[in-house]
Amino acid sequence: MTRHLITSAIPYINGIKHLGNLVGSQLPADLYARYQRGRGNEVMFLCATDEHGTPAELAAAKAGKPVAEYCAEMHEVQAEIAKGFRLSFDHFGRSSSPQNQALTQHFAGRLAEAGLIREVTEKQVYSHADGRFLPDRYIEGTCPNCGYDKARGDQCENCTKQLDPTDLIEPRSAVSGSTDLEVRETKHLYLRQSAMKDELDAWIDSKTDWPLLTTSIAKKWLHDGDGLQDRGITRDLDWGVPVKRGTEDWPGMEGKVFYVWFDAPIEYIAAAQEWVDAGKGTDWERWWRTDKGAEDVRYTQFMGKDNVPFHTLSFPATILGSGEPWKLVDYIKSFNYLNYDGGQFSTSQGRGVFMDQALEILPADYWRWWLLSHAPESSDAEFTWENFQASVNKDLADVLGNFVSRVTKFCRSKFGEEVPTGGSYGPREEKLIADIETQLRAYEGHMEAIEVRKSAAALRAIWVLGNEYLQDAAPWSVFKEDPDRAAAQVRLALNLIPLYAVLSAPFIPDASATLLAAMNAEETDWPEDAATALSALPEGHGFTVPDVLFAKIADEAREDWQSRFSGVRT
RNA sequence: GGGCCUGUAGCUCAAUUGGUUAGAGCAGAGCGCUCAUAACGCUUUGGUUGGGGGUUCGAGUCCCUCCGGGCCUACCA
Repeated sequence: MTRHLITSAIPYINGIKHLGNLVGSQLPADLYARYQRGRGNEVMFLCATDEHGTPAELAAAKAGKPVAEYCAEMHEVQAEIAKGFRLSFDHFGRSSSPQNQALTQHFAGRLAEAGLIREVTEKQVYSHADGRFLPDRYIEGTCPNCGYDKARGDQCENCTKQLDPTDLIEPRSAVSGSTDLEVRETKHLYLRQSAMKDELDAWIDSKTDWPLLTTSIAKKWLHDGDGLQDRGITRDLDWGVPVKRGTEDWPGMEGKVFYVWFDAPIEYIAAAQEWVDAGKGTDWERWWRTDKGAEDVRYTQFMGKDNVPFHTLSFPATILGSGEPWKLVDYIKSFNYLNYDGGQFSTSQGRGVFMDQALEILPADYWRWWLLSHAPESSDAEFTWENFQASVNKDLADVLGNFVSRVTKFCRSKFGEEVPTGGSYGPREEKLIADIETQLRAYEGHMEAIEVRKSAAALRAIWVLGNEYLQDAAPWSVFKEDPDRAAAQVRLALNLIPLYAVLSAPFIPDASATLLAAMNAEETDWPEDAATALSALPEGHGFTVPDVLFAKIADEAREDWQSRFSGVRT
């Protein structure tokens, strides 16, 4: 039995995430976690909210709440929505937890001892009216290059020129609009990633089976220009992990916090501690410390492509630089973006379908199936309502749902609500069993490789086998001449249902549970082989005809949603 | 500007990494079935693989060039 540590990129606390965020990390991570659990492997699936940083402070201020209170509330909101999508986290933590605070400070202390931290004095823009330092992009002004009057301090969105805040003409705070700004000197800590460049480079080189998207982004950062640059890991903010060197104060760093991208990945580890402290387990180190049982753990991370540099470089630099035996990631699965009807999903602009809205419209399984079967693996993908309606109706309602209906209802009308007795299998039945066996192995292969789209296609192909068999066997005709033979055919077809339920559970867990309950299935383990699995329901076994598994999406409903979600969320 | 990814049937995607005649699903057409959520099955029409040039016995795959789409570019996270 393999032990699988699985983490999803932690969603930022600032608001409810859209479907693009979901499909880029949490949902495929959940698919993989459910699959590995299904295979009987031990799984630790962790996620959390990423709570620090300037946007959280500003969102809280806008909501008129203290930032800690805002984050606590939003964490609960996100946790509830995650449950709604059946995201099966073993723990859904918070990067603001005391565990993460201590662990982040610990790592900083270890890195300092290893000589991998240096202090840098730099100039930052301070806003008197806001009472805070402003990140470059929170400063607006007129672009010196093109004259655009809403250029940001990091880049002009109009002419795309890279800028420094001091380049701006008539700079003002993007938060308050105040022009009472001042350039001040401030001291920050930098992680000396450049000193670890060769080590990281060799490590990335060794990962020949990683997605091209993952390694090409890592390579770009390693070799672009002067190579991997040191990264500032502290900020002049109030909300965050206070800068400390282990448990000691850090002279000169008073009032500063660690940069969110330093503490956020560390939360992956802290979440396991939170898991223990929440009473869900007793030993987190066997997942994270290679000297305490984690050397045989396989660690897989899921994320959108924007997160790749931090997971391939900064976080490994933190882990390796500590000199301690922490578990390093084995496989990084990264995703492209999901677009919405011709444009981008956008949290800040409120464009697209958000997780809470999606669940108000349809059950989680509909979304899970469409999103996973269209996961943006090789390139950006696009959500359209037409495609969503067509895919869901065809795959879930027609191919799977209708199969269950036709089998159970036919059985009920001819044999009653129990698995019919008598008859025996012939060549046609043996062929079906062999075909299922072949397709099952293909499905497993794609799931092991985390080929999400291919896995969905393979699963669908297994569903189709049931319809092909029924059409070919035609028990409704056979019944008239040879009821025993029809009984055997129906018995086999009925046995496909619990098998489908088990195999489909990673994609559509609710429908899977419904099917198992309707069939009174006791055997819910992953099938060892098709023949055994397809004899799980014995002759005379009672079942009930389930309600329509997936109602179809009508054209009127689709048109209604199409117009309802055409604007921006207010 | 630089780097990376991408362009294959009307639509969404494959193609064992250079190897027979480029394959699936959806949509379309025809036939069959009547158990079923007007569902299912079979057959079938669609492609000069964005354009052009090159390497090779052989190119969707490698090289050059042009065109389109996207992402990243280190202080948003």
